[in-house]
Amino acid sequence: MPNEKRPPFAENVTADDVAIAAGVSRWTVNRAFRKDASISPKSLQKVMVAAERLGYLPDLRAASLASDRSNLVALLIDDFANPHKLVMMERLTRILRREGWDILLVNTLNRDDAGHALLNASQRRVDAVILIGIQFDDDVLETALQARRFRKLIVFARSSENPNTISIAVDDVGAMTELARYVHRRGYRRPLFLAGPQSYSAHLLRKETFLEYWGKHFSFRPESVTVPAYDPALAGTIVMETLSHRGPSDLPDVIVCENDALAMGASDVIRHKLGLEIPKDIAITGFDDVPQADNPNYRLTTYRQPLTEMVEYLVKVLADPEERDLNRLFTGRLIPRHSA
Amino acid sequence: MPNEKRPPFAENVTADDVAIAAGVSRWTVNRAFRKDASISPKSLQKVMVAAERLGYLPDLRAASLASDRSNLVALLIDDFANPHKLVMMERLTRILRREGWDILLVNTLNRDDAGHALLNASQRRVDAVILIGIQFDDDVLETALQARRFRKLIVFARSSENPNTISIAVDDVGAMTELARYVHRRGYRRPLFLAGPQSYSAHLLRKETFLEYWGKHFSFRPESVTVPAYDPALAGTIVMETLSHRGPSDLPDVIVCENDALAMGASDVIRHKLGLEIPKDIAITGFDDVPQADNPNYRLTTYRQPLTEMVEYLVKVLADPEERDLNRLFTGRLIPRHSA
DNA sequence: TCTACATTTGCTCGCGCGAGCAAGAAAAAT
DNA sequence: ATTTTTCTTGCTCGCGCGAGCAAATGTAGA
Repeated sequence: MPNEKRPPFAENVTADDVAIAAGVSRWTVNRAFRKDASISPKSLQKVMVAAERLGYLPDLRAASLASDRSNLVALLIDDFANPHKLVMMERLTRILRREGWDILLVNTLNRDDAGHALLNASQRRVDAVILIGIQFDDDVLETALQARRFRKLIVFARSSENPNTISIAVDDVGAMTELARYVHRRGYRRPLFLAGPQSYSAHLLRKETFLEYWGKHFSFRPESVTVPAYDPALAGTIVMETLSHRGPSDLPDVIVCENDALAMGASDVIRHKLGLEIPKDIAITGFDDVPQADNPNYRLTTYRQPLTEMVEYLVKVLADPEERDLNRLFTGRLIPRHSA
Repeated sequence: MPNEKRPPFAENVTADDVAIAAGVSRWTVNRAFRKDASISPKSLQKVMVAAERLGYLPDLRAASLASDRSNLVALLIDDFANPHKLVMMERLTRILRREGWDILLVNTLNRDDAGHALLNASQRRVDAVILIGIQFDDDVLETALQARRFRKLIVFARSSENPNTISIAVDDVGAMTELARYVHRRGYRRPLFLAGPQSYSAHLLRKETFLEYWGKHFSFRPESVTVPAYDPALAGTIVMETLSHRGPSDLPDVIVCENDALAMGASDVIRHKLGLEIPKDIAITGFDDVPQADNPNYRLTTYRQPLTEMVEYLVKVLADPEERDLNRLFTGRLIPRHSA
């Protein structure tokens, strides 16, 4: 072998180059980089030394093309105003990467765009699509499933009744029942439910659970208000519109919110615009336990989803070759803080 | 042509299938999906009709492999505690997608992991890598550039003096000078600078600019404190440690923060733990203008980076074939609010 | 109508790797 | 030592597409 001195990390080093340098065949080189392949320790060593020296790394596009597994998942997200998304992304990216999955991030602009986003992802032949968002109603899921170029469609952090999707979510009924019971026991009697956009039926789960609980125990259905986006500022505006013209006796004594984003928006206007005190004048509960919920401005009583556990389950789902029912609901934990 | 009735969106429809259905060659089919290719309107029409019927979409892995352009960029992010990241991601994902770029999202866990993350991305043969984070010091950039399997290394929202990277950032010196002048003119005289982790020299720019401005006008160098992460809670802790044992006359009259995340953390402890009023007792300024800066709890005087403009420039950089100096600094806008 | 030129189409070859098989080497059993 | 079994290696072929050229088709001018 001549004492060739090529620069380290030259452009476009291919398995053939490494094969020549290591004195083995091209296939042995590729095998060295696959953990399932059978290769002798000696060849592995030789290949790795040569690869290191030449700066070789397998081309995952080619590997994917040849094997029809991309180790890529698409992450479709549509709601960047909700701080909870940042938490979910952090958890997902960290754990999926640890397990060898790469993530294609797609910002789904709006409901009509969801289909395009899906097709977009399918052109990269992703192995799975993870949906985190609010605009993925049944129609969207249906078109998504028709363009089946990916094996799995996972709806994360939302329950879905579509039989062809895998839903990994918190048990909304259980969670909201726990919250309702908490609010009940703390002595609140005039609740207002603040709901998010109700684009499909699963979104109604928290609201319905709460209203039914209350109906059962007090034989009246509490008032509820809908915010057309999970946007704190917008939630504030809506709450303001709803409450600003009421006398003190007409005000709710607790606002139960579908999530923390809404709760924080409500909290802001209650304190700063209506000049009321939380929880003395009006109490507030949220859902998700975003980092800001613990902030001294909010001290939000909320419900924490077991995100890590859910993502750990997600990676199992991704690895699962079988076609069976993989839906799963998780139980989280009520986090009592100052706001209620 | 037989009246074959295959199900729409069958699995693995390839260009050959469409070619047969449309009565053209395989290459004409692929050409129909490339906007630069020359193809007659008639064939285009035929191909598109057949493709639509069969549910065909080109395989971007194969296209990438054959053309050596992936239309993929890797987005390396390391700091999910800062809400500004969410804003940047929203802007980047939206605009890049509009321009036909897909995004590989990589969570860079820590400084040592940055190299791995880079190699990870390079295995997908991304066309460019965008770095948004704090842990990308010169060493990391250097190793990144050695493993040059991507054409461009873009440091976004941070200036970088590395000659081989493209830096798209706000003009920190100009911005901080404007902020310093504002603080100066508003009559504050005992500033404290709250800095983030100083992993490499560009991070010192805002701090140094402020301290020098003050030194020039008042011939003393203001006090400064360092927070080891851009984490609001941690910033609060550090501010608390620094100020809690001081008498009123020893307190700063303004805290100038390197960014909003730090400013919000500082604001929280000043109001809720020290029981002081903002801006009466202590004023605060931030940097970035995150959505929460406008929140009634903060009303933060801050500096808004022209993010959209910066991302629009980024897409131009991505499309630019030339090898020339593409670094650019942008000028933002001071947003005066209540906090200072 | 014929030539000159532009546009469109088809084709060969290769991008870098993996599946799966056959040949070869090594280990275990007889 | 010989046979059997197991492990390792090399190989053919194909994944789906694009570069770039050659052939075919179309268009304009004389």
